[in-house]
Amino acid sequence: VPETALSPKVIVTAALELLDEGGLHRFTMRALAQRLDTYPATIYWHVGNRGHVLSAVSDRVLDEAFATLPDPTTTPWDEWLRAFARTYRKAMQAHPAMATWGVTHFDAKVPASATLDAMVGVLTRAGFEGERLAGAYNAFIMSVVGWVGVELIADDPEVGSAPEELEQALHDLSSDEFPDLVANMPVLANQAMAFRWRGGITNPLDDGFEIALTTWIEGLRAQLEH
Amino acid sequence: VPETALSPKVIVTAALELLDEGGLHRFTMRALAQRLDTYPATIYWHVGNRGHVLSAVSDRVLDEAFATLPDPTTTPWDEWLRAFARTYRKAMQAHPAMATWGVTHFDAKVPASATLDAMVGVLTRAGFEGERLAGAYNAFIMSVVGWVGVELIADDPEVGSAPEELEQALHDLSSDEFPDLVANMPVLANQAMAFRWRGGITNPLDDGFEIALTTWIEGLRAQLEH
DNA sequence: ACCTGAACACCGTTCAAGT
DNA sequence: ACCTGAACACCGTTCAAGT
Repeated sequence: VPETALSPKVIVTAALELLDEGGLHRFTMRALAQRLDTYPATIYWHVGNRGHVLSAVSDRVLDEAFATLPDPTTTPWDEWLRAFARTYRKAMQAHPAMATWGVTHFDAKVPASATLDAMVGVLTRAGFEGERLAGAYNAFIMSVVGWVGVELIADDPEVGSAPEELEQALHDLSSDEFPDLVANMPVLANQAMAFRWRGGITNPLDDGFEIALTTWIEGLRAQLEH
Repeated sequence: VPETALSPKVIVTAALELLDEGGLHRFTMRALAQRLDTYPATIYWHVGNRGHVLSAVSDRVLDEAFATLPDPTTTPWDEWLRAFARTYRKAMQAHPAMATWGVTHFDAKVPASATLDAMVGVLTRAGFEGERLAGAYNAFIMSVVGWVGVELIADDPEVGSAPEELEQALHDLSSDEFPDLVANMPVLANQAMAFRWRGGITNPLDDGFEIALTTWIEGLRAQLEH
């Protein structure tokens, strides 16, 4: 029995706990209500629908994570972008359900975020202007959000083959048909997209992320000097 | 009344039509059964569960799309990668539901794909080896799949604000609080992640995609000469 | 203003039974 | 082998009614 009235704040907190425990898949309004010792309708009264709750959780997680970002006006642009990307990934690793929510719903909200203002400022100071600025912004942030979203794909036993099966199938690949895959399988197995049998939650691609990050930064740098 | 027995093939065809018309959200086993003039249980008998159907649809779409790719052994690596990315995006634009399915379930299946073998081969010939090869592969394909997935986020009226509301909110942004956002709003509005009020299905980011593509390619090239 | 309890209109999936 | 019809165990969401 709750002592005080429910609030969006405590709802978001409970929702985040539920998401961390069971993932997006097990996050239901009924389970959330039960955890808060109320009824689904009560949650609807406070925060609208399921999408609004998830959106609010996402805001909370990102706001907290980005609070630690360095000063965008005094940090070199490449360093600031690296900090942004590592911070985003770390937050998503802590709350993987939010990674797939982000990659699937990040738009469509009022986004007066100081962090995005900072990113635009950083890119401006790096030398991007006008449409090339928008392009660089999208190239970077959509790559980061997308890459991390793919890395943290949830292990879904309902889809595809069992881990052992997939491992075996990779091992049995014909080197006539797939010569380059077979030649490089030691380094691809369980480490490369479409060849992993465990998702990034339990099998993080740390080295891969740093290579991707360098790819994005150096790719932007190359477009600075025209 | 169907004249011949049902087959996975006709199920996948009907599923793709259903997905193109209503998106992932309206793709239900019941609706699929109805379209095929049978019962849900019949579909289960032929192809397992909902995830398997979606996975099979994804395979079909990708196989058909990638059939047009140029010869990986005679095409310069950067050109082949560009062709791959543009082909993937075009296929996902034709079937947007598959973009968010891909970004959310691309792993976890037996992936003996000739196209991925080709990509590994192309990157090898470009000069990548061992772990740097796996890193470059992941950097590129996860960026492409992720970026396109974010671009093609479905317009979901259940989440966030209405388009007009969002547009108004962006217009009313305080230039004290968000100076760089306000200064660049003409070029960001409806064109940049988190500032769009229409998703990439009806509002494609064509220029942005080309900039992102150059970013990935040049970023990889920069890591070739060490 | 805030919460209760029940209901509505769906889902994915399974299963006994038919042919 | 393939299909039918019904059922099970859920969903998100709404609504009249309470306090």
